[in-house]
Amino acid sequence: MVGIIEVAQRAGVSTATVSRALNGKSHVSARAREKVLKAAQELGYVASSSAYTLATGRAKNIGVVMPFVSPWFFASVLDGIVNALINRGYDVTIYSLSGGLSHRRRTFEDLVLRKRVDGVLTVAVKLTDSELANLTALQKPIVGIGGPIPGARSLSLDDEGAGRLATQHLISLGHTEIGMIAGNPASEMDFHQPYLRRTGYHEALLDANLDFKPEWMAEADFTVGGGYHAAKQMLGDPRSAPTALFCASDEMGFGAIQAARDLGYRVPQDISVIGMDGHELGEFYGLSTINQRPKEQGAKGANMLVDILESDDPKQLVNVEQLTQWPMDLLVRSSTARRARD
Amino acid sequence: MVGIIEVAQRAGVSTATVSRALNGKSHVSARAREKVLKAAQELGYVASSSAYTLATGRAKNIGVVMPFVSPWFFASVLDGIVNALINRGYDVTIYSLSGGLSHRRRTFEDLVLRKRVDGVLTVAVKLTDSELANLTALQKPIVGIGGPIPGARSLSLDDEGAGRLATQHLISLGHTEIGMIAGNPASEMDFHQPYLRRTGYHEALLDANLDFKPEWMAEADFTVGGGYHAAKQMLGDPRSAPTALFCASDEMGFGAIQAARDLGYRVPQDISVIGMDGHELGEFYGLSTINQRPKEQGAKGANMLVDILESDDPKQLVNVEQLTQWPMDLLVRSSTARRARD
DNA sequence: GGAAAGACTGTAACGGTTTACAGTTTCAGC
DNA sequence: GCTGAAACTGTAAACCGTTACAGTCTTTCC
Repeated sequence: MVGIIEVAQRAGVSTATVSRALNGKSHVSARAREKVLKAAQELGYVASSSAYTLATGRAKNIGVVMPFVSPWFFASVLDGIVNALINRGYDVTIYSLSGGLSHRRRTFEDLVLRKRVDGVLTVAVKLTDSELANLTALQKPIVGIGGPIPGARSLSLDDEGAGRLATQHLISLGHTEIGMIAGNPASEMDFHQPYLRRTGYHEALLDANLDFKPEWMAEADFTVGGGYHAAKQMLGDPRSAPTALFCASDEMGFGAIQAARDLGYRVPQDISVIGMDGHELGEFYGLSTINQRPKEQGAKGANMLVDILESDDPKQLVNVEQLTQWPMDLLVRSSTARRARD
Repeated sequence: MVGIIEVAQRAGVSTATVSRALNGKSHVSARAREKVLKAAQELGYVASSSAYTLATGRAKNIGVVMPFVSPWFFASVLDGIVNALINRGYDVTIYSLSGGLSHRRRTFEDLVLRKRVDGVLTVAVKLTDSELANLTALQKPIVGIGGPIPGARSLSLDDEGAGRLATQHLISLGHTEIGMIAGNPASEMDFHQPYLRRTGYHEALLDANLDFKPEWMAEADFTVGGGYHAAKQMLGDPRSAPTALFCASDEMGFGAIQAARDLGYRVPQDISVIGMDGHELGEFYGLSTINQRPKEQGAKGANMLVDILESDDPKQLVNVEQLTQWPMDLLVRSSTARRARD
């Protein structure tokens, strides 16, 4: 294994000079630098990251904590994060929370204490007070993506506003009987969007003086299957079927459209469906939605974090609470139309 | 920052004893162990991973190299990997290759040389000879998932066989004019499935003595959009439109089904479509496919790698070439049916 | 020509663990 | 009670960089 000592010997200088030449932080004569670069090149030398971390306290690595990794939204955010971070010279290590509570605890302890990471990005996770305390106590900056984190910096869609907007879109099309397929409590433990989106829906109905029936609210998990089953249930009962449906995610929306078709509804003539997130498949199935461009959100969050890390005084910026609103676009496609039934 | 020294002082023993007690590798008296555990607990001590890595040479971290992170297949494999590795006590850091060639080089150099990782998992990447040489020279075990890696251990579907199977399924339904939407050369640079799947398709046609027209082969990228455009082109020409279509990925299959519908075809009455991979949405769109359960594939690959790492003599196992075949299931759903047109 | 400033370089301390080695204690067996 | 082996423990040397500090060499300006 070739280390800095071999390079120093080959270049005929001290290890300090090698380090300086390679990191370019302070004065090194042009001649020395050249010799070092040549020697390093020839030996194929790259500094050991653990030694670097031990010596400097910087890991050049950031931790991403997410409840799941494969659903489209999470994978997209991750994609954005990874790409942004490559350019900034940071690696990313993933911590999935899908392994249960004890794993979750271990994750948070290790994450922070073992100096593995310089900072943490959370994606749609609700941190417990103690988790947050852990993180901030150790001066590790955090930025939350997709869901505000009280007491920390975060970047998030206004989920309540989004729920309201989606519902208002349906109202503006003349619908008065509007159902919603929301997230279920199990998933709400981890992240809070579902609840907020539901609140936005209710508010929009209230504002417009529209009725709300309990049969118009269903809970499901955030998958296509969840949306399908919930929608089939809701739309299958002719006594109470709404004429429009707001789904808390696009995946649910896909399922709902399919369920509607299987029940003989035409979309959007018989029923309007709007989803949420901006799933890439949405375009193909004509699903109206609210686009939140998760990939860009991930990139933005990652850059915010690195900006803090590389500022003159990162410590000072650690404990700041700051919520950055992420803009949303209403994408109107072919799954929503004026009310026509009756 | 609380280190091993503080724990040692508090427990009234040496740091060596603390280390031994905490790692449980050698003899420590019950009394000493208890004192150490208590002290560590009270101080909230967790060993620094960089110091650990420096001292032991183990990073407890494995690198995952993939061309993309968000497409369903990759995200699913990653999900499987992450979950398997949590249980084995390893972290995972992601290296995406989507950043271009110079990034790719840097990635491979850093990956290996900086001792960040104990081993490497590649997902559907073709390694260049020098990349492989780099990795093996440094005694880092690699296992390739989704695509055989010559000279290393890998776990892969028999893509040629899969292409043949999909095509034979269509043939068995009486189809004689069978088109294929394959991957395009750009994506084939990175991974090789596309080529093999295409070969399987050709072989199946040959075996069955069926004609092949160049108009029946289209190239597209692996997205829904790619499949849509290619299918629209191929099916739009009434002189040469096939009666069945084999798509090299499920996403392409979704696009193809949509294109067919937009052209007025009924699926499967007018045209049969079969995809490949086992995308979760496939069930909803009734897409017949070949299921390769990527999540399980990721988990299996991860476990194979850790098995090597934790064997008695990992070094000895590094340079082994070994291809493990991954089983595939043909999932027949509602997008394929007996030929009826004419 | 001399002094001061600045550029450059090297020595050595430091970061926080693990572990080889050596020393001490305990204990079974006689 | 003695002996040898086994169990336990501590000291100190790695692991591999970065960087404070101090020293040397140039250069510049009176």
